[in-house]
Amino acid sequence: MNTVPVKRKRGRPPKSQNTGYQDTRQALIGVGLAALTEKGYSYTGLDEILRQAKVPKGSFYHYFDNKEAFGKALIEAYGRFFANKLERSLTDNTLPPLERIRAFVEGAKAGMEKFDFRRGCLIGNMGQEMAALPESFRNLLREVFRDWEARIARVLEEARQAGDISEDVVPEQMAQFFWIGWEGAVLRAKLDQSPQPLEQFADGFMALVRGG
Amino acid sequence: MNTVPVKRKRGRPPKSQNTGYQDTRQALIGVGLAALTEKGYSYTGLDEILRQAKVPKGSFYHYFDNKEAFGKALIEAYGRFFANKLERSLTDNTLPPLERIRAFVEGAKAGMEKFDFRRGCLIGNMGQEMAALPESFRNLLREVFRDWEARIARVLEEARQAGDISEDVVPEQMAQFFWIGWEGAVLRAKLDQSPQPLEQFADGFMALVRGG
DNA sequence: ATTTAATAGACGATCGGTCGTATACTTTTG
DNA sequence: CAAAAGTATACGACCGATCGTCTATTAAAT
Repeated sequence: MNTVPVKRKRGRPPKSQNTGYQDTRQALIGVGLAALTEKGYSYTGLDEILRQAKVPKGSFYHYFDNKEAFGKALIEAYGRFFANKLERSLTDNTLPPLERIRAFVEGAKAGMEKFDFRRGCLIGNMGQEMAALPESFRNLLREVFRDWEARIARVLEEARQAGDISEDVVPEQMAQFFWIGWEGAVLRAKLDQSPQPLEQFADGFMALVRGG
Repeated sequence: MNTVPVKRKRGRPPKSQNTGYQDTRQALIGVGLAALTEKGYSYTGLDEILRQAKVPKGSFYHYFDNKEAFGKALIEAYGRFFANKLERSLTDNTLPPLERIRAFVEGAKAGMEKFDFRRGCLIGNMGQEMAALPESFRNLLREVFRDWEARIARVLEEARQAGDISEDVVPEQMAQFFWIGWEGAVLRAKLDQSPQPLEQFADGFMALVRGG
C-alpha cells in the first residue's frame, strides 16, 4: 500500500531513467489509500498527501482532474486490493468453507493490529461520510459491497451444500448481513483500539449461520 | 432537535423578552446535532453552523471554548437524547422484552426515513472519524456505547428470564454485538438510502438471540 | 517547431480562532 | 438610593493557515 516517491526536476523528465508515468500516480494512490483508510475523504487534504508522496502540488492536477477523480481512483484501487485479499482467504481449498471466512477475519484482525487500529476500511469510511461526498461516489461504493457480498455468498453456498450450515440460510442475505455488521465491527475496533469487536461479531455471525 | 433562532440586537439583551441565557447555546447545539449526524465533525465548519443558527461568530466563543468543547457538548447532548429515545421503547411494559427492541428498531427506521437517510448516528459517525478527532473524544464515545449497551443488556436479561431466548446467551455480550452491528447497519442504510439494512440486521440479531 | 509531461506558485474561499466594542443586567460603594 | 464598577451577552471585522483549483512556464520528446 506504500510507494516510494522520487525527487523530480522541473519540466518533462527524460525517458531513460523514468520508470514511467505511472510512478507518480501510483505514489499518490498509495499514500492516498493510507490516508483515507485512516481519516476519510473529507478530512484528508491534498497538501498532506502531496507532502507525504513528495509530489509537488502542480503535478497533482496533471494526474487527476480534481479531488473527486482522485477519490474515485482510490475507491477502485481499494476495491481491487481488498477483493484480492478476500479471495486469497476464501479460495483456500485446504480449509472447509466456514473456516475460510474465519481465516479472512483473522487476517483482518492482524491487519488492523499492525496499524494500531488506526486504519479501517476505506469503503466503510466513505459510506459513513456519504453525506459529505460527491454523489457520484455512491454507486461506486455500493458496487464494491455487491462484489464483496457475492464472494462471501459463494462460500456460504458451498458451506450449505457441504451441510456445514443450516439448510434454510439464504447465502445472499447472510452475506449482506455479514458486511453490514463487519463494517460496524471495524468502526468499533478503531474506537476501542482492540480486535475484540471483530471477534465478537465474527463469533455471532458463525453462531447465526450454524444455527440457521 | 431544531431550535428557532431569534434576531438579536447588539449588546446584552434585556431580561424581559429573553428566554434566557440558554437560548443561543441551545440553538447552537440543535443545529450542531443536525449537522454532525449528517456530515460528521471534521467536515462541518463552524461558519455553517453559525449561519444556520443565525448566531454571530463572536457569540460562539462566548458559549464554547473552541470547536472541541462544542463537540464534547454535542456528544453529551446526543447521548442523552438517544438514551431517552431508547428508554421509551425499552421500558414499554405492554410489550414482551424482545418486541421492545423491535419497537426501537422500527422507531429508528422511521427516524432515518424522515430525513431521507441523510442523518445517521452521531456517535457512530464520530467513532469512524476518531483518527481525525481530538483524543479526548474517545472515552466520551465509548462511555455512550457502554450506556446504550447496558440498556439493551437489561432487556435481554429480562427476555432470558421470561424464557424468550436461549438460556446460554450472555446478555452483555449480545448487547455489544447488537451495537456493533447496528452502527454498521445505520452506515449502510445511509449509503443505500434504504431501511433494508436496518431490517436485515435486526432480523439476523433476533434469529441469533432466539437460536442461542 | 510543435506537442506534451511536469512543475511552480498564486488564487479566492473557507478553516478555526481572536479581538475590540456595544449594550444590559448585577454588585459594590458612598 | 444613586452613581460607579464589574459581568454577561452580542456583534462582526479580522487573522494566519489551509482548502481545492488553475494558469503560466519549463524542458523533454517528436
